[in-house]
Amino acid sequence: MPARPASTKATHSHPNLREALIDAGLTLLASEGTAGLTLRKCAALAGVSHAAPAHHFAGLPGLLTAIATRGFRIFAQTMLDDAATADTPRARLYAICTGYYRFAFEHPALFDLMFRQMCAEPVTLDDAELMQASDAAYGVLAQACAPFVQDGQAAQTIQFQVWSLIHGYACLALANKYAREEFTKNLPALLSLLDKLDLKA
Amino acid sequence: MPARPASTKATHSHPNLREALIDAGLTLLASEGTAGLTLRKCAALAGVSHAAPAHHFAGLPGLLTAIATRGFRIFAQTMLDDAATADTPRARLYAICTGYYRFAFEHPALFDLMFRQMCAEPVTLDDAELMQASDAAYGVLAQACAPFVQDGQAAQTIQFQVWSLIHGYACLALANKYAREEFTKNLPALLSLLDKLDLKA
DNA sequence: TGTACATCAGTGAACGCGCGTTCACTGATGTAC
DNA sequence: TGTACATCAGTGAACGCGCGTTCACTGATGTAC
Repeated sequence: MPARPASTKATHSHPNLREALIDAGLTLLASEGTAGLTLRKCAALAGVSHAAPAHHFAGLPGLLTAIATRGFRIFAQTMLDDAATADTPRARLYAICTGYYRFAFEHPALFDLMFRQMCAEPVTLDDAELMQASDAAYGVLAQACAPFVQDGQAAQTIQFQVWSLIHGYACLALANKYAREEFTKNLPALLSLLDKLDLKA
Repeated sequence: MPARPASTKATHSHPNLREALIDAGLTLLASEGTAGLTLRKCAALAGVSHAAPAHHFAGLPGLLTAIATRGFRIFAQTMLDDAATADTPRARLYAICTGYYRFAFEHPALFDLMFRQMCAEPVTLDDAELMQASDAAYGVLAQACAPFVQDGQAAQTIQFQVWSLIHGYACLALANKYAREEFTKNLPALLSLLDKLDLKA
């Protein structure tokens, strides 16, 4: 029994406008970059009036926060996907880093939004959902580092070494937009530094 | 013979307005962040009308390019300053990285501007002066890496490993603005990864 | 030494733009009876 | 099964804002004669 006959004229209420606005935001980020992401454009792309988003988000920061949250979930999944077939701790660490880079490469503006609460902070930093999604993504990386933590060594040290290495490479690749292919090609050379990490005995 | 008596009423022309506008831009970046940097505010801070910058820069991108260029010069000098007293190749490499981090920490919004030609590109990428200043800064880092390049190994590999490591750490520190002190404290732990690089025989 | 003139950096008023936000409204939906 | 009503997501017009840019202007400077 179809709950809503297809012939019925479009309902006034939008089905799940909140998610549709986030989708629109992701599309805008991909097509126009960070500067092209505004409440009005998201509303237009979702097919609603420009005042509609106010009913779902606390202004632009609220929308950006929701988009960043979604971004971190995609990010974690991208790393997990690449690591799915890895059968050794070292292969897994490589795969996680490859996924990290791949995400940045495939979603440059989203990556930028997620990590540039830097100076300007358009995103609500203490949002619970955002923190949870961000922590989960970090957990994926941390877990891949675990087998390389030596007895008596702080786990955070290796996590930050690996994280900084791949994050920096991704940032530099995005900053040099005309040399990105070169960066992609040289990713294995970069990661060869990880060969110097010893597996825990 | 003083060319311009001090008692003379202020001249119509501003002495070196171009540099004054760049100075104003640096001040604005430091006080208000990237979003606070506009032509109008720079002009106001330099004490001229908001239409004045048009005589010195090709619009906002031109001003941003000039500011980024100045930024890369300060950046290179910061690294050189920290490395001045290093007396071994390894100490020098550490010092260059420390200077790299220190610059990012002391000029977060400027660092952001310099490296985020990323997705949005407010800066003129092919400006000759900018390229020269940027290349010079990279040269400082590359030179510090040189003693660690093994025979038959591409110099670029180690350069990118070191560059990515410290750049990523700096970016992450800036992105987590409420944990920056923690990042600063843990910088030596991060750099301990460089101990695994062997000096060229 | 003086006069006329060209140059050009800086002025200030005005323009159009897209932005986020506000607000009275409308109309579809769900619920109480 | 019907009717009345409350709710509330989305509307669309209007607002003020700061932005970059344009443009006729002004007035100090330097130069030609």
